[in-house]
Amino acid sequence: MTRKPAAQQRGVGVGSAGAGVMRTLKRGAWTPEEDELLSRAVAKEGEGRWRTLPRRAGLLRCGKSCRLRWMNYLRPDIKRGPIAADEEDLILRLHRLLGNRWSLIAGRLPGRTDNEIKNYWNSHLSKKLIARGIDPRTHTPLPGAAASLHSHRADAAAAAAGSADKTPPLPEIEPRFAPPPPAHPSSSSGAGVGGDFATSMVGFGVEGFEGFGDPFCAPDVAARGGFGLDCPIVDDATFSSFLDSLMNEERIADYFGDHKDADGENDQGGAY
DNA sequence: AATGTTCGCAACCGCTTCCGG
DNA sequence: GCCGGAAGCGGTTGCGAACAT
Repeated sequence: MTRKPAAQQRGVGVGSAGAGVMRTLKRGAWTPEEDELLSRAVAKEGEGRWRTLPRRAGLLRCGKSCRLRWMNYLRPDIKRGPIAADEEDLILRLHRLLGNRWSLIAGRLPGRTDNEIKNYWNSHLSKKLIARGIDPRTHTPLPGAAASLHSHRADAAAAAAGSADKTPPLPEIEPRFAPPPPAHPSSSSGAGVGGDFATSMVGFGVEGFEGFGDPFCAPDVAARGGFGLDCPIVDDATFSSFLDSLMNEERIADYFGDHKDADGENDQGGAY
């Protein structure tokens, strides 16, 4: 789809950004001028101190908005354009492993942002899985597997309803492997994975991680707001090599049924 | 051509976690 | 250990373009 310039998206509203900052904080789509101001400010002072950055940059935006704009749009290393087949494949694998931990998934896809991956998942991949009779949340066969496609609004609503209490019901079919449940209700970041996750690794071709507890408690992960900090045992290299193995590990590929259709997409052998 | 619907994505919101005092 | 501010995350919404009728 031909996308309009971002600055033309969303109505540019001015106003209520909450008590205390209601004055004249601008909201809505960013203008090229604002982008320029923000880019210059970050180039000059670096990322961080988002709270005070907009004032120093001469922007009538809240720091949160500035940070989001920079992270999701202005950063020079952002890769734009369609998600490639191998990227999609990796997203599927990582989501199966990690669940909706978009920032963590994005961390394995250079140039892609968590927001982009989240959007892509919600608008493409989840529907693709549903169409194949797979529950996109658990990566297990849907009960009845009566794939029905509705608008993404309906999908979002259904997903929201399904996870409203943040304690999704156990799937009727015991999953061979399922993403770890959130450690905390509604916890978005830093949700610990813990023992269940470690257990899940067993039989997954990564038994070496068994006994590490949470295999992904690497400092860099924590630094990115990743998993819990209870067990910083596995270092960055180990964590990275494990995730890298997702793309190469034959056993994992077997597990996921890494057989491609003629169109390059995975067929449903195994799971996809 | 007009109208309605679907889609894609940027941005906002509320919450959690981190961190320094 | 406690508290408050800052940063980061995932869920959700709003809006215009594309598509269908």
